[in-house]
Amino acid sequence: MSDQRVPSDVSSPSISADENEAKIPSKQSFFHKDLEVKWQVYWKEHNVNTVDIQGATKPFYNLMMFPYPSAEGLHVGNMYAFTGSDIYGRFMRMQGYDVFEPIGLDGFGIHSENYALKVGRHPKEHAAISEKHFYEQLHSIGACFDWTRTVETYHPDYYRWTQWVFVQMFKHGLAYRSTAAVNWCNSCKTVLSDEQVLQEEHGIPHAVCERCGNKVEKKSLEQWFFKITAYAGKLLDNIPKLQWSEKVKGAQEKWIGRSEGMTIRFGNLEVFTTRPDTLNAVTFLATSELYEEGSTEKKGEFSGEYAINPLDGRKIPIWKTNYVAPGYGTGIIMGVPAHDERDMEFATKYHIDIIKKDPDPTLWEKIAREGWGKRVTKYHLRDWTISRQRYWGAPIPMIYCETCAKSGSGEQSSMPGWFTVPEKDLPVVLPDIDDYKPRDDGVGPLAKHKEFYETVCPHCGALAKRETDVCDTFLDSSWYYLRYPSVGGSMADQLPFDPELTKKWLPVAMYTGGAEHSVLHLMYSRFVTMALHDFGLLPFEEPFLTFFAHGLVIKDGAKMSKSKGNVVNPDIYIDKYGADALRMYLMFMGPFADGGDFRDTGMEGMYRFIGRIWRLVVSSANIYPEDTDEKTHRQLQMAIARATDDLPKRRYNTAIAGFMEFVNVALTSKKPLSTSDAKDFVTLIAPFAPHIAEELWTKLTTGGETIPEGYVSVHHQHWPMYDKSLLIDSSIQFVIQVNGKMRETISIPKNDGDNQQVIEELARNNEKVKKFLITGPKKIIFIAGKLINFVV
RNA sequence: GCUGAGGUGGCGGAAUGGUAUACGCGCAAGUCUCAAAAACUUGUGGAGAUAAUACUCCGUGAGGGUUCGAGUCCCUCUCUCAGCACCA
Repeated sequence: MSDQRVPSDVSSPSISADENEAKIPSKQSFFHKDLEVKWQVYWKEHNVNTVDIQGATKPFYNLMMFPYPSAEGLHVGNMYAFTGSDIYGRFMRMQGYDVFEPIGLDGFGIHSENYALKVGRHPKEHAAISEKHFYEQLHSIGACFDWTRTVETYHPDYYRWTQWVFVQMFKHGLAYRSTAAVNWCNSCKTVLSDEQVLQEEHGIPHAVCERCGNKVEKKSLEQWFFKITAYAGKLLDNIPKLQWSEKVKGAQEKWIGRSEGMTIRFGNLEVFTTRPDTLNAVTFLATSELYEEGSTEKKGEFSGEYAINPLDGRKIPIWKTNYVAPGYGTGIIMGVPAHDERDMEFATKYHIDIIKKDPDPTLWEKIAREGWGKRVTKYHLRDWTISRQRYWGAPIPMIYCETCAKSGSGEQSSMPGWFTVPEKDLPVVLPDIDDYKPRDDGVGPLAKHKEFYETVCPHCGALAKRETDVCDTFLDSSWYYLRYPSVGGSMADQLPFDPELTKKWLPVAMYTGGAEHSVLHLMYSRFVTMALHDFGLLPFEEPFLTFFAHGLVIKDGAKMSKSKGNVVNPDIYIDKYGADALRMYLMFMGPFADGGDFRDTGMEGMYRFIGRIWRLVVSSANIYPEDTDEKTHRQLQMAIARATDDLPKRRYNTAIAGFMEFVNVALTSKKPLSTSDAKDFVTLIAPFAPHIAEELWTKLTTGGETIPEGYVSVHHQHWPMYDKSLLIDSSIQFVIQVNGKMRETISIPKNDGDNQQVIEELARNNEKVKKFLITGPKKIIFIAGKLINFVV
């Protein structure tokens, strides 16, 4: 490829097939694998993607949700997400920002453990294998990750600080123990949080485990909880300040679920209602004694007792029902058939009175004044169950001392006997054990290991017992973004996050991830950040200023699933077509926010396009740098303008379409690209196709086969500027409409675009238009530079 | 049921209220070749009509409306996808 000649006609292949085949071991005129290996090694060795974490002047923290290794490797959906995030980071870097784009693995927790159990490996062994494979894959897509600062949640130097977070929560009264009816998955043999229980099947509520799909039962167990409900109001009130999509914000609002209402006493029973204004139409009270989850039919029985309506002294029958949810409000409601469909359905079925009276808004005030009830704010949000009766997680760093419990002493007065593990003793290391499989007796595997749980009380020195449950994975991932900037720093061993670096880099400027985490990870992270802020440990309340939810990749119109056998393994495509082609194709499928449909034929098309880019630029390298083609140059300006506009909005698909239009025009031109145009174009595609862009950049800037000392990567170039004046052609296609219908376009000089007289004259005399203007126009609409519309 | 996003060629998808279907895939014909593949070139919404790539009409889920002009704005309906659901 070193002795390039000027092709007499660029539109025909510039390299003959024979020459091509003799030199290149692939059907493409370059070998993508060689390029990828070459540049990935170069970038790593020359720290091209490592940011100066201390000295950066324009920090930009670009983060993609880290993956959890719950399978053999990453699937194409992960690649999609990482590529979309990476293009944004690269674009911001080319805008002059110091972009920090870290990566890690959320390898602790049920997801990974279940997979390890399934394939019959010890979770720890599986973690080592998956770490290697996942990181290889993450390298292979050529993202600009800073590989000097990774986080793996299962390494003691990370989970030490996860435990530290737990300790802070306890010290500030936000962690407590409670016996509660919790969600229990009998297949995973553990407790699940409300957020990890899915409601499945059309219309029929059916509680199933998020991970294994097994039916979830209610079980009474003593658990550790985080008091996230203490932050319900703040979590809700901050939502309008977030630059997140309405969809995700709406999901959180709904999940927190604030309702303003009143509790009203009917004798010794108390109800909760959001409609105290309908107190005048109450005809029965309904309790939750017969509650059945998932029942579609309303059932109940009369208790034989009555209550008195404080408003009018009427006797109100009390019914036991199956449709009132316990655990929300007071578990008792006032039945108002006239104003509530469900109450109406129930009242009709059991022939209960129906009083039709208009709601009376003054009742809010009256009820409070008379002392019948009081205003309350309720939230749907429940406290976060942290305990997991499993092996593969961070041990909860708590110690229970029987001696102290008896004497009533404890770190928190409300919880005698309980003490946090002293910070100097962290981490509580997860021991290597063989009987790591989950048990069905409500305790975790660690509860069978004396050598683990036997310890001494930090308070009185007596023999004490460690907590043997481990933390929910979502605790691991609720603070990881705080850790990245500090990894490998001088304070990494002393603090979870360096205050100076935290101030410099956080909150995260751009967070990208799946919308499925709307109420899970994103809510927990906000809560933990808020709590740490209130403990005086963070200068901000919200962890992610901007969150962008990417779409889902489907395959040939159907959701990818193992049972259908249509899961796309990205490795095969990277091997066959190259990382650049895969990146470009994934981004071309549709808007990044919407996801796309993966098709092999589309992949082929992108592979061809990469080849066209190569031919175009290589045939132009270092020849006639002054030579250019007006039309091509103009098309390039349009492509730059479009991409500059599309990238911040993540409309990568249309940006790529612009590149294609440019290449199409450039390849039909008789002249090669000028060197400066070629450089602009290569810079433009660099965020999308980093390897080939770098290779082409060396050809354009050094001309040689070796990379010279002091070489500046294409990825450190500034995003190209464009000439606005060239976006408009010297002539414009002016549209002539009759009654709003397009009848003709005429080409006129740009300068005449706003001259109505000239255009009207041309239009009236146009043969095609004339015949529609037999009756003179009643009205003429003229839009300068665009169109003229005759209304007849 | 509630909330949110949608419905555009054979397919994925483009269109600040102003030329609907950019770009890509697929398909067809052609160039090259002994041949094939690859690559390249041209064509490609539907119906009608024609010697003609002249021309006419219809077309963005359905029906109304606003407007000189609607895929885009408003109303009614319908279907799809995602999330949430006896939360009183």
